[in-house]
Amino acid sequence: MAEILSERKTQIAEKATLLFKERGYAATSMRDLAAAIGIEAASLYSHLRSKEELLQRICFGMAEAFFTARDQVNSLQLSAPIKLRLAIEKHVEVVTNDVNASAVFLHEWRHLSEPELSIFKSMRREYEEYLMAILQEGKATGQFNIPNEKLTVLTLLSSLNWLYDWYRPDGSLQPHEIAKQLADQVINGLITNK
Amino acid sequence: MAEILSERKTQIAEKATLLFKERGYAATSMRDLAAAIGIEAASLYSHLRSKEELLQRICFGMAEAFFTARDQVNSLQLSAPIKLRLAIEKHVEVVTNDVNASAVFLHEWRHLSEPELSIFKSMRREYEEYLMAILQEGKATGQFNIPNEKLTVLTLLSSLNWLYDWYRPDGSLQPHEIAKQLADQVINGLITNK
DNA sequence: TATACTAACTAACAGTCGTTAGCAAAGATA
DNA sequence: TATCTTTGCTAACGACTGTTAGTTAGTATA
Repeated sequence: MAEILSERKTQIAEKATLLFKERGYAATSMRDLAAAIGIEAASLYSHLRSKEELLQRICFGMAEAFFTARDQVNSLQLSAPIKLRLAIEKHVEVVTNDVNASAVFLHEWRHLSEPELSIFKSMRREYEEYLMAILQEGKATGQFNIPNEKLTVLTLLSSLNWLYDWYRPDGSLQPHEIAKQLADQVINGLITNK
Repeated sequence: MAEILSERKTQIAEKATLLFKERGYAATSMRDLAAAIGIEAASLYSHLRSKEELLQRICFGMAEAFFTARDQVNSLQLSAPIKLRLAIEKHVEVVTNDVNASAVFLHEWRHLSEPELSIFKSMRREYEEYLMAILQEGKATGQFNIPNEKLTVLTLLSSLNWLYDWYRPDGSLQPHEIAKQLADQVINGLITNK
């Protein structure tokens, strides 16, 4: 699926991700991007077909990473609490692995046009349902105390997603430690008897 | 502080808030806004000085609302757990009271220019510190079990802020019920002995 | 009735947008 | 050596941007 990119193509993709995160997709012009790299705007089109192609790569690249994480989690036979811990761990890994792309994935997807927009939205829903299923499983077995799993899954996802905003690769907390503390915080509020 | 707005001014402000939320500030043109109201773009300037003025009103209007909530909470002598519950309650009230403005407040503030941008950022920091102080108080008295209060305050805030994304005024959950369930979920994971 | 204010209009400004055409130099391949 | 591909350039396209100037009809005030 993922093709090998030339050095220049990689550089463009990374700079675009950074600028889209910092200024937003709509407020970043192709001239801004070109200047950040040190070439002319028109020269970008030797490497890509359109501005939106850049956004598509970022959004669907992240979606793919989240799906891979999900498949890894689902390939194992685990109890709901352990599975939730692993899901959090994997999710944190994906976000911290590229905070810039995570920010764009979270906030700029609405600038996709059809049919990509609809595809993207349904992928997001699918991922939500994967987490929801873990919560429901734990609820069914009596291991989780959840009055409203929709609310729980959404607050869980917001906590996980907001990571891009404050995680620093050179900070004191490693992704694994963040995942553990996040999981503790969520699960100790969920488990019936502790 | 808040001035009385004519009917037209109110209509412009509300439509702008909605469009800024749906399309983003940068991707919403003054012609879009004018068309949504049914007048010409130039006519907007009979009611406002610039496009950014609209964004400023939304961002600082919300900031003001959050500060009012904070002052109400801080005016009472309460234990940390009860104070946190009240802070959550008040925060949820502010967000649910205007989800469109909340969305713009959260995502579009970076399009403010200086000096408003710096002022805005410091106000956000101040509000974060208000919540942080509650958590630290509860930690100091041994009522809260918090390994890392920075992480806790940021996940709390993300859960609270993401509300704008899924709260529906005509939905089944009332703001008060949402606040209670959110608080239960957070606090039952925090209290040392329950 | 004369005056001033309000809120709309048309027309236009200078600048920016994404993108394309056409061209040139360099390197790889035959 | 001749040809093809890659990657950059300059110039320009039509559309769109926020905003201003100047005007007009209607309403409120003196």
